Amino acid sequence: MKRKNANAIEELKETYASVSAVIEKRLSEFQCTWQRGDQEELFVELVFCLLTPQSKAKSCWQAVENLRKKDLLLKGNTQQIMRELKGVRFKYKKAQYLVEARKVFFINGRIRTKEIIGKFSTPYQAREWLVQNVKGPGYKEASHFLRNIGLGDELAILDRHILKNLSLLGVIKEIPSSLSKGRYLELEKKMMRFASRIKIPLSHLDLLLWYKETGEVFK
DNA sequence: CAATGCAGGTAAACC
DNA sequence: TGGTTTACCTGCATT
Repeated sequence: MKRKNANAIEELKETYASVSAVIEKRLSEFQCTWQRGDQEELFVELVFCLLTPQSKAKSCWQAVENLRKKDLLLKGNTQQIMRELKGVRFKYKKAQYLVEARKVFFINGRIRTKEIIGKFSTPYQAREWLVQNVKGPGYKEASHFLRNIGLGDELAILDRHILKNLSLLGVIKEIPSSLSKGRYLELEKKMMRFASRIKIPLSHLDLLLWYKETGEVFK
């Protein structure tokens, strides 16, 4: 390992020492979402992840809160939903994804998010199912969703900031121009091995790098 | 005030 | 068949 990377890693560990408690707290909140098992709350997290691509996370969470207040998460058409997606990019498409996603999680007229996600024996299977069966999330957002409901300890969320930092840390040679399934899984393994080597859990590393980028620990 | 940068990518079209 | 390119589309901060 090259020295300039070694320095970057030392700095990262110092930052980790100062925010690990905050990270633990946030991750335990994610765990609670799954354990409490509120069907609608789990769906809310999926909606948030459907909205986030190329958009500001804060705007997306605000949009989710607006939808919840107006009771438009489980009912309402794309036009009604779109009106609540202020500041969310590609809002028409995403409103459609939301309406489509409902159908997938309804059994006999009730949302069964927990049963559907819970029937998989590994988070990898759950992620694969999400990518194949829900229009909207790819591997990145499916991982994001599973992490946010407390099932993402073994999943990497490879967004532009994480990839940039993995490149900076020498974990990957360059930021790929596109992420096929094979490449995503390959880079996920690399991030996992790196996390193991520097003795920071994968899920902690994700939030740590986000803290480094934004100065806070959000979602 | 115009131009530019930037927000946690993905589905579909295209070779 | 699989990799790459394009469409999706907006608002706010900065220069």
